[in-house]
Amino acid sequence: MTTIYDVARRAGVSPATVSRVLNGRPSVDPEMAARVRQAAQDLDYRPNAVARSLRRSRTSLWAVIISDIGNPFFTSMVRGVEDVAQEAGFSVVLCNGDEDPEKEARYVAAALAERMAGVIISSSGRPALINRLVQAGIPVVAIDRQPRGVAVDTVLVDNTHGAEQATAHLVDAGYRRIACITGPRRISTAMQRLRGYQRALKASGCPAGEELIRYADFREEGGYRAMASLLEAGEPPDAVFAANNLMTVGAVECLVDNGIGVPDRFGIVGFDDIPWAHLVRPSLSTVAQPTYDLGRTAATLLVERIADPVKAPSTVVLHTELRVRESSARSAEGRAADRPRPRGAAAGSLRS
Amino acid sequence: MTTIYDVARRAGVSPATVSRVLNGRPSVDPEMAARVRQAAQDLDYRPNAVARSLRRSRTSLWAVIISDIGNPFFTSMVRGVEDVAQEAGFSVVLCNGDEDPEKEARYVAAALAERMAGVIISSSGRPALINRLVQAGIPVVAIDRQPRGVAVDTVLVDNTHGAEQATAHLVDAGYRRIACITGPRRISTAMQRLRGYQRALKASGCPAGEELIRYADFREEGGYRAMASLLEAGEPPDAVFAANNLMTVGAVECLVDNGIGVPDRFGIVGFDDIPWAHLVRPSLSTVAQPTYDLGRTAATLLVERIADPVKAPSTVVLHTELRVRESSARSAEGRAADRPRPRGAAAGSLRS
DNA sequence: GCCCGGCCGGAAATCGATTGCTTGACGGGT
DNA sequence: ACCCGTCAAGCAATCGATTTCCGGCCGGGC
Repeated sequence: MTTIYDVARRAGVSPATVSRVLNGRPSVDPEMAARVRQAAQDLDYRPNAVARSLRRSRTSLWAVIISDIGNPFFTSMVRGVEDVAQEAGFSVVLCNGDEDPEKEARYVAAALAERMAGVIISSSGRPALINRLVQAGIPVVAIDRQPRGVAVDTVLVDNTHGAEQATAHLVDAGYRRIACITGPRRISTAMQRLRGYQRALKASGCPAGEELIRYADFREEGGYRAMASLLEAGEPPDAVFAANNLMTVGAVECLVDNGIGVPDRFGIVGFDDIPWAHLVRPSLSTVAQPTYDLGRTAATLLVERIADPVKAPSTVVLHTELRVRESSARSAEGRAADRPRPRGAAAGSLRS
Repeated sequence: MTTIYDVARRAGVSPATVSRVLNGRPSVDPEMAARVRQAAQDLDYRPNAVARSLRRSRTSLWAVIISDIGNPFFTSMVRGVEDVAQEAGFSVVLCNGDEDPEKEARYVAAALAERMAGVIISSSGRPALINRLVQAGIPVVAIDRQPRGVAVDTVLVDNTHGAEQATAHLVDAGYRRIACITGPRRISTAMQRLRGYQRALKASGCPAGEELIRYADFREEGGYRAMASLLEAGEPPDAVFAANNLMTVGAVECLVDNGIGVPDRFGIVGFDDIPWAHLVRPSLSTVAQPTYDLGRTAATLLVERIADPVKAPSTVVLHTELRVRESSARSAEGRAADRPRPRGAAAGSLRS
C-alpha cells in the first residue's frame, strides 16, 4: 500500500503538507496543493484509516447493533440510520445481536475496542453493556428498546398506547377472550406492550389473567409455540394480540395448521407491520411503526451527541398507527357461530 | 481510556511484557503473568484495536457487503457467515449496498481504508471494485453473484439449472405462454436465470421471445411494474417465472390487484424462497437456495484464503431445489377455462 | 535600512500496541 | 573457575497519519 510518505516524495514536499492538502486545510500554496493532489491520484493513494484513527483517537464508523437481522423492522430502521450517517460523513456497520445477549456483548466489546465514533443499539441484554460504552465515552443512542437505569438518548414508539389500541380494537370487533403473546420479560417493549394490552382489557371488562399471557422470544417459532400452548389451555382464547411481527406470523401459521378460521373463529392483531402483511390471506391487522423515521431520528440524535457530548440526554417517542385489515374483521356469522373449538388438534400438531 | 502503559506501571513490568502476557505468548513467568492479568482486570483494560491493527497491519474485522438488506435471502446468508467467522475469531460488519453501485463503492472504499481482514461481497456493480480490493491484497470472496473478469473465490448456486427446472415445471403444469421477469443485465444471476428459462422454453417448444422478458431491479416494486407491463402486452402471458423472491412478491401483488386468479388463470414460480412463502394465499412455488450454507461456504473460503493468500481461487456451486406449492398448480378446470383474459385492467391500475 | 508580523512548510512528537534485538541472570558442562 | 547456552524481560523501533512547534522568507511600516 502506498503511504503518505510515498505521495510526499513524489510531490517533492513533506508528509505534513500532503496531510494538510488532503484534509482541506487552508494556507497551502495552490500550485503546490495541485501537485500533491496529482501525486496522490497518480499513486492511487488512500489514507490508512487505521493510522488516522489512532492519531485522532476517533473513527468515522458507527456500529448499529440490532437484535434480529431477520426482522424487517430492523432492516428498515437501518436504512434510516444509513441515510443520515452518510450525510454526516459516517459509515455504518451493522452488527446482528440475534436476540442473544452474549453475541451482543461481543459486538459491544468490538465497538469499544475499535473506538467506534458512535453506537446505536437495540439491546436485548442487560443495561450494563450500554453503561460500559457510556463510561468509555462513546456516544450511544438506544433505539426501540428502553434501557433501564442508564441515561442515554433514546428513541421509542408509544408501545403501551399502540398495544392498548390494538387490543381495544379486538374488543370492538366482538372478541371476548383475548390472549397476548409478548416477548421476554427483560425487554422493555415486551413489557410495555403487555401493559397496554392489560389496560385495554381492564377498561373493557373482558377476562384477563396470567393464563392468557405467553412470554415468547420475538421469533416466528416462539410465536407458533405460544399460540399452540394457548389453544391447548383449559379455556382457549378467541383472539390474540401478538407483540411483534414475527410472532404474529408464527401464531397465524399455528392457527392455519390447526384449521382454525381467521378472523371468523379467531381474531389476531400484531404489533409492527410486515411488508407483505396485505399479501397473506387473511391479510394481517397490525400496529404499524414508523421504522424508517425511527432510524433517522436515532441517527440525528447521535450526530448531535457526537457534536456535543455533554448535553442532557433526550428521549423521543414516535407514534404508532393501527392498520386494520382482515385478520381482526369478524363477520356477523362468525360472531354468531360461537361454538366450542376442537381442542387437541394443536397439541397433536405440536407433538408431531 | 487506560493504555498498556497504565497496566505495565501497575504491574511493575514493561509494556512489552503486558503485551506478551495478554497475547498468550509463552516464556513469561507465571507469577508475573498473574500480576499482569490482575492489573489489567483491576483497570478494566481493553487493548486499543486501532493501535493493534496499525502495528500488525491487519485487523480482525470482515466486511460483508450485501446488495439488499431487505431481502431475507441475504440476511439468512449473513447468519451463515457470522457463525463461521466467530469460530475463526473474526467479527463481521455488515454493509448494505442496497443495489446501488455508488453506495457499494463507498463501502468498498471503507473496507479498503480500514484495512479489513477480508471481504465477502455480493456485487451489484462493476468488477473494478472487486479488483481494487484484490490489488490491495485484501482477501475477497464473491458470493451469489459471479464477478466477470476477476479471479476470486466464488460461491454460487446453479442458477441456470434452477431456472430451467422452474420453467419446465410451469410447462408441465400446462401453461403455454410463459414470461420471465429477471434482474438487471449487469448482474450475473439475472442473466443465468434468464438463460435457464430460455433453455426450458426451447426444449418444450413453447413460444419464446423478447416480448415475454422484462428486466427489472430485483425489488418488489420493480416486479410489480414488470408484471403490469406484461399484462398490458398485445398477447399477455399465462404464467411467469420471476428471477428473485421480492419480484415474485411484487408480481403476485400485481396479479391480485388485477383480479387475475392464481394459479388457475395464471401460474407463477419464483427464484429463491421466502420464509413466509407458505403463508401467502396461494402459497408460492419457488426455487429454494441453501442460503445459510451459502454464507457458511463463503466464510470458510475466506478463512482459507486468509491463511493462504496465494492459493488458486476456487468456485463452489451449491444446488437449488424446486419447491412446488400452490401458485403453479393449475387445476383441471383452470386448464379447461382457457378463455381470453380481460386486458386493460392492468393498464388502468398502472396509470392510476 | 531595519524590525516586526504574518504566512508557509518542514521536522519531529504523538497516538497505543507489537516485536526484533539485546541485556542480564542463572545453570550446567568442561 | 570460566564459558556458553537458555530463558526471561526490557528498550526502542515501528506501523502511518496528524498536528504542534518552529524556522525562514517576504513585505510593509517607521
